[in-house]
Amino acid sequence: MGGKNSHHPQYFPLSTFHLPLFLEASLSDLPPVRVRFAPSPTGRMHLGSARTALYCYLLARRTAGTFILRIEDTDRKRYVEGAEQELIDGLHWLGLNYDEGPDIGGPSGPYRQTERRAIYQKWADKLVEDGHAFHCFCTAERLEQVRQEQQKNKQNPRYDGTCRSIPLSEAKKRVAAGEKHVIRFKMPTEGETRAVDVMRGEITWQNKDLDDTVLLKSDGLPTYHLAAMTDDYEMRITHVIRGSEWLSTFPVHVNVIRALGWPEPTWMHLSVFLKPSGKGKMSKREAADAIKDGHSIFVMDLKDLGYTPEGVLNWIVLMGWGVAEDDVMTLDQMVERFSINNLNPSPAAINFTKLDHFNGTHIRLMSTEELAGRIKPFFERAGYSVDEGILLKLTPLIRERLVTLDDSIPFGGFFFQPTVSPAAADLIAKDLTPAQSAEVARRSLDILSKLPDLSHASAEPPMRQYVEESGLQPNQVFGILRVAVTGQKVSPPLFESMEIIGREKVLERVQNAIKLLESL
RNA sequence: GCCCCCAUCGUCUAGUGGCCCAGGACGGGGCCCUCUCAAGGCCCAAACAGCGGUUCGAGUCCGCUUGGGGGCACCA
Repeated sequence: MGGKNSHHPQYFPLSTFHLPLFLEASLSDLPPVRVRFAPSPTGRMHLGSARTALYCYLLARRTAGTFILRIEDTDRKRYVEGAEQELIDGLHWLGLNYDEGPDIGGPSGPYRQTERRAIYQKWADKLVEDGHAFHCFCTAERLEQVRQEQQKNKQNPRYDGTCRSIPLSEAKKRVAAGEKHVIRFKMPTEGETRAVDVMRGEITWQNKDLDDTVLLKSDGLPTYHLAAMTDDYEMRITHVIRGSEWLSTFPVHVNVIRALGWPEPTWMHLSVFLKPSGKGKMSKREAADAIKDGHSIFVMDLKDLGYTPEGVLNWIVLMGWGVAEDDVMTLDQMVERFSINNLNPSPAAINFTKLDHFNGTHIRLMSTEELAGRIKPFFERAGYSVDEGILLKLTPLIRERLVTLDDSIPFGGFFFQPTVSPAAADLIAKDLTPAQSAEVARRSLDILSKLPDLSHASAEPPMRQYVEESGLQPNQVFGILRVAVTGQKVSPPLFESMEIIGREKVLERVQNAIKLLESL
């Protein structure tokens, strides 16, 4: 079954669904696909990329196919140092392990486009020889001028065709003479182009609306339109999953492929993610606001914030893909259920509240050992030296209180502190005076100190009895003790916490609280 | 401006002509549980953008309108 490289634990949510046997059988009916996630290293890995990669992964595993990572680094101006590594780290963190890629190699490499330039040059030349493309010697300055002119005249900005009619023999001479040039695709000027996107059906363009797109730049590197098509052909990609920003250049791509006589892959263009308001896509400003809010659209930020791969994956998989019920899923369960027929083409607004929900849900689904291992680094990052024994004991106590792994600090940090320093005001129970609160603390100390051991089981009954006899509210008595022992007003359950902290420290902390209250 | 895409509760979505006075999830409201905070259980409010067709029958098919989105580079 899918997810053969998955790091994810095998667990099933409470709402687990049972996969019918006939569905299992149908897995083998789907021919194995070859899909690629092809990001460009021009910035940080965000949610949109992560979802595209996820769907690629799901389709590959679902069909026992191949998932490839390819780096589209042909834009040297926008290249960002470290971006490729962040992409790789992000995929590994999410558990979307690929079968072929720049760092692990594979039979159809290299997997970085800058290492494949000869291949593109070869196919660009073929396009020119066959009359499907031409050398263009226009300067960027002239083109810019033409564009402005066209806009002024309310015309559509497009290439004006100047070099289209230069005879090939003359063009070759100018190229040989070292004249700077690009290679443009010779788009048909009449008729229409039709192509099929599995999510939307057939789309039709009038060829007269299409432009003579640049395929090979003057630096000898290809544009996306040539590079991606060539690599998809050379790497025998069967299904192209990409963002809907490619829809507008879709006709260029199919025309290039058809001119070269290559087989056409199955296409699907994923909708964009909109900002939480649903008005427009995420901008730099919204990204900054999200971070202020404890959220982020960047994958590796989410990791640092304490989100889990399970939570993030579950969240983004449902933005653009719907399941009838049981929407809590592990990666392996997504593989079992995934189908490209259920993809939704409409844009989806990002909803961080839902991420919080899925993250908390997956945290609650983890075994104690698993969760302890996940929160340990967060305690260490916060400066605590972590005692494994205590860690294992506190984990079940804080599990259902966590939204992010980082929430472990406020809920469990005090377990690793030698002392606590409660605020005096917090030690005073609701409707009680400092003196009365001190009395409650003294009586509690008296009860607790008489116990041979201090455990949840031994401490709760006598304390409950005291509450009963005193006529006080449970939360008045337990509240004072909670603040005395944990140093905070909100904590995991009191008696379980005291058991972990230990008799000696508990008594000491209650004594300190009494002193503090008496000094008021 | 031009081209293309999209349109079910606030949000993510199920729905492939009768099973839908539209189902699930998040969020919201209420109740229960309760030593705080949570978690959990039960319940409630909340949508087929509008208008025309097609059909015995339309959320589901077609057209228009409106709204939203993407793109119009020697960027991906």
